[in-house]
Amino acid sequence: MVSHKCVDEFGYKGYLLPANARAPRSARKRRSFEKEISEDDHQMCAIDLLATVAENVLFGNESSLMSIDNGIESNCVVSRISVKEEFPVEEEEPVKPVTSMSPCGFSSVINAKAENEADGFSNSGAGDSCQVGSFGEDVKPGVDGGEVVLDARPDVVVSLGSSSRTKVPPMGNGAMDDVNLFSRDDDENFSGYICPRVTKKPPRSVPRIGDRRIRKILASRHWKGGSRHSDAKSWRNYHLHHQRSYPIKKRRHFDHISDSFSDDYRLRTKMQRGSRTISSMKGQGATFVSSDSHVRLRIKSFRVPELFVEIPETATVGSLKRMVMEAVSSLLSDGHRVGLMVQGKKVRDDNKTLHQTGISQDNDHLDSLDFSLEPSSEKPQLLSSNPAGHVCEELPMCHASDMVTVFKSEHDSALYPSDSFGMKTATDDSKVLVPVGLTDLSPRPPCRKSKRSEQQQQTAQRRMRRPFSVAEVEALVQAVEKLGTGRWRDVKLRAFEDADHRTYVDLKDKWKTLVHTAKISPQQRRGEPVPQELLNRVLNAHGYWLQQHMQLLESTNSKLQQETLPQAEALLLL
DNA sequence: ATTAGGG
DNA sequence: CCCTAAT
Repeated sequence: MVSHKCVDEFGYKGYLLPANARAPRSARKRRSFEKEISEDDHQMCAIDLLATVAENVLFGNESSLMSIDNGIESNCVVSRISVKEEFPVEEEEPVKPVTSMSPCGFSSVINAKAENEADGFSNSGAGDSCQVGSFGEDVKPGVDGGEVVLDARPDVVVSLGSSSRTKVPPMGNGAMDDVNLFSRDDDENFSGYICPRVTKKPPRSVPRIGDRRIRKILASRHWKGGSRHSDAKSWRNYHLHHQRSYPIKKRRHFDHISDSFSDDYRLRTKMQRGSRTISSMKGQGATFVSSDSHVRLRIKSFRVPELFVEIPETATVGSLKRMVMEAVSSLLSDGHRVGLMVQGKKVRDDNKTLHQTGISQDNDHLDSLDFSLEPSSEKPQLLSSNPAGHVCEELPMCHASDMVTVFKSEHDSALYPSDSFGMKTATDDSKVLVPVGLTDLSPRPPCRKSKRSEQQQQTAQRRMRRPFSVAEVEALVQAVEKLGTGRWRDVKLRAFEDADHRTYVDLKDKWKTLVHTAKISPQQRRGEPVPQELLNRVLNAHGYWLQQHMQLLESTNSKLQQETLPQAEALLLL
């Protein structure tokens, strides 16, 4: 039964009972208030995973802008590799005048990766071409200068089945059923970089991922779950978690989602004195004057976040590899753009030449550049009320000259709750396996029936977490004060009309947690603190409306009795 | 489609 | 947040 306590504790001043106020649904068993999402402060120990975004395609086709000096096979996806960017000295077609780093540099590389994923990843039946375990070590010690570390933060957990009873099918049959891949970076940890869709996307042929129609199908409890989940639903879980963990996972068929990949990747690089070409641009006009001097950059490695792998002993090595592969390939898939910082300043103008930007072989003090991978789809924005949010711009970037700083900034960032990330050496981080080429064994539904729905299931994902701001809470409280609880649709219309990402269910849920928050001690609260004043109003309103509902219930009850009693008497008389 | 509540 | 039951 509903407790009357609150009624006694709070006054009703200022509240008006709308004529249409509804009585609470029959007294459902009311459990203790929802437990605040309690995510441990999972640590995010990044592991150095040498990523081979290799692919000839990626690193330059004919012109081969970059060369992978690790001798990586093209079909390798992950492995510590070193990529060296070199500008041909006397090649045919000097790769266009190199005017901008982003367009013809890493950016294209990374994006190209997605385009060739099919070829590069699934085509690698000869997975052995990619050696595992080479990461962590400098492949080419001799090469000094530019080193770039791609550092991805998402804390991913790969869980392959688990329970002892689960029997993992022999590898090679593609029946990877018991797989879980989820992110430990659940809930709280995404807070800083939520990126609600700002601009409406053009009509899409497929329901957007945020669509409840799709999400509905998905299980929920597994998001936070760990290895304990296994068995039959594992396949689905895998995909769920997978999607969750990697919002950037390629969604070629389903358009992008507003979710941004909150975790950025970083690139550390060092400028290297380049070789001067024999004015290959000669005669092409003054425009290219600055292009005859080349800058060499070398991507030493890509850092990938730690991958936790939990897998039953009975699972096959192949299945394990596959999982890691999936995770990594997703990371590298797409949805990112490259950011560039020169001497601490972000370079936004893609049309500037390197020289104009200060990236010059003659610039001695410019010994480092900062690259970052950022969500490319949208301008991040914290709230609808903060249209000008430029979270992206604030993404911490790594600086080649100061690893400590790098780690520190990461450490300090709310984005990275981990307290140990980055402190590990590359070698330490390398404990995670490096998958071999992706064969045709990617996890599949036990039986494919309705391709369509299944496709949707695969791409559907949990909505990103979007903590309510104080302003939003304020609006919510005000609306509830006015409208009461139980009229969430009205609340939505009244106070969150323009906040597409706030459904009335969200508001209802938020109110629920607000009430809970208000009842617990400040020490137990988490997240952005809500002003006590607001919480007081929450309790007040909650108490008031609860009381109203109670009264309404009683009145209806008495009415019922008045109607029922006579009938009962009449029945007795018969 | 909404609402209430449990997970 | 998600999901379901009940409206």
